[in-house]
Amino acid sequence: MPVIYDEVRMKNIEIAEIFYQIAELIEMDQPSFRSRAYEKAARNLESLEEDIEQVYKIGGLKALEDIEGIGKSIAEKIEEYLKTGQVKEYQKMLKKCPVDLLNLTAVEGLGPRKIKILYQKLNAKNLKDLEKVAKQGKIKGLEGFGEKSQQNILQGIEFVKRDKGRFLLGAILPMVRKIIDNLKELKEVDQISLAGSARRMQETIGDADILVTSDNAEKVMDFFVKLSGIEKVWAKGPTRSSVRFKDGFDCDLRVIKKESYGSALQYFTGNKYHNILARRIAIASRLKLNEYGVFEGKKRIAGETEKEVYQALGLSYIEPELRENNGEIEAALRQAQGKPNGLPKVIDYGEIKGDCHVHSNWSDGLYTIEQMAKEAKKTGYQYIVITDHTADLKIAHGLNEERLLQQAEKIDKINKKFKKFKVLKGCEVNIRQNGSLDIDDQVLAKMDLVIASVHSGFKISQDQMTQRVIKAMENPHVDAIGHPTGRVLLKRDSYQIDLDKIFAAAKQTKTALEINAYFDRLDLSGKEIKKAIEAGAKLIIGTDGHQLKHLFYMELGIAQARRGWAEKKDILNALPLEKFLEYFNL
DNA sequence: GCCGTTTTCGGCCCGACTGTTTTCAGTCG
Repeated sequence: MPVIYDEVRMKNIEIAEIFYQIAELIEMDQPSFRSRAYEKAARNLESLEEDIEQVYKIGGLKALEDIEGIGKSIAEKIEEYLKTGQVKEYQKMLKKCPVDLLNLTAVEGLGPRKIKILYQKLNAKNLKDLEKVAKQGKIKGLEGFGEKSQQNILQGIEFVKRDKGRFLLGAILPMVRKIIDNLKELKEVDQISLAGSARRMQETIGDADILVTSDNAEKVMDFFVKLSGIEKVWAKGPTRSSVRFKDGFDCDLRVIKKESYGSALQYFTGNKYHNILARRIAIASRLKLNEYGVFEGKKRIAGETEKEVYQALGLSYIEPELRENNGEIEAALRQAQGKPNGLPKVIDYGEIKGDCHVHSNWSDGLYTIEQMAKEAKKTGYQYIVITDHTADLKIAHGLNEERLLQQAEKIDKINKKFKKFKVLKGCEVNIRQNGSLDIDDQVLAKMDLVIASVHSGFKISQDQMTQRVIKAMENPHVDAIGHPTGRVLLKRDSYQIDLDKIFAAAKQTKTALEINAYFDRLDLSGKEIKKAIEAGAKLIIGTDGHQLKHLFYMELGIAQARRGWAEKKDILNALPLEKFLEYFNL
């Protein structure tokens, strides 16, 4: 999992990490439900919105115990960590088996039991030790290990060292779709679908899952493991095969029977916690849910489609992007029972009418305004907003007032060439440290849409950053805030900013917040989008496209909006041109 | 270790694959 550290909730992450490790350490000795309890507590701490330190400060031990999955014993360990910076019992366990669990468990095929044996017999404490004993041939011959295990460990170490195991959705999706197209050519493949985190359109994914129905699984698997670009076949069987591609990502293929397609798709789409909850609901109704169907005793009562699976559990259908155990099951239950507060009718992939954030070669884009506009029109949009960088962003050839006005004239000319399509005048101004903008108000007033973004001075306090952005929002010419948290996936964390205050200011100043669809930004995140909407803010989706093919990142932005439970009404550029202009008083 | 419309004890999601065994433990998703 990509741990995107959040300094405000740093203690939550630190303590969660310790609990995850305690869970592994317990498993080393004696697999038991005790370890699951720690795992669950860790998970809940990670996803807890509040800062655990604050929770404790305000409510003490009692408040800790009110958190789901945290009882007396675990609450005391949290208290101990907050007071002393360590957990004695964890230190004691670690002393007994002082290994680098984090990196060792990252090696494919190594779990707590095997790690323990490797430590006890060969004193392998970390990847370096492990690599050494594997190369010396000391692993084969250990109880439970053979030649194959030793080879796999060596290979696993290489993979761990090469990448940290996460990939950007925008980078993987095209490749997985190609794999699916390849498989479709096989006549033995009947139905086929993407599953897993890629189907949920998670921002980053660890591997790709594909699901197929076929009467000839063997043939499908034979074909799959021989696809070009495969570097390693992890496993090959009649129902599941797993491979690694040279680009470094793993792909799993599952073959199931037609009657189980829906339940398998549901199962393999996840996420894990959504599924656990779904299974609990099944159990409560005296049913059993697994990848083969929904069963009443031995009788299958659903399984062919996902819809009927959810229906059999008494739930409305839940879109894959929503399956995060983030309240969607409860909402689906209410909806199925005709109660209020059901599932949102999330925005559809075809409902965006224009791209709100596009660069041209006037600043750091690769193509002319006209080229970008033509491509956008081809994809079916009614408009785009050209939002080139402005003065302060020298590295991107930012436009000053004079050049912006020249560009506006140019856009007027270009618009005469288009029918049923409009290029709107905009810019992406920089929010300076003090909250002022790098373009004069008189010129901003002539723009159709002004996006204000933070592009420098990230390392200021949360208060300063929040005030800085709010000041920009209070400028009557600013229509939207670009990539509001500034994060770059797998590279850079968000800057410190109080989003609750930003969301409130967005509502008050009628400033839209951007869902930046660029594949390594996807900023805001799904969770943040949900909160923004709840706070009454409006959103726009922009690709931040710097070249033609970037315009297709819109799909990722829409996915992000869906993950944030956004409906069409929440997204301003789902409005047709006329209504969009009306909204911004143009 | 946690939890409670099965409520203070007994259950906690569950099946496939690998590598090692010779009936299964460990790992993964």
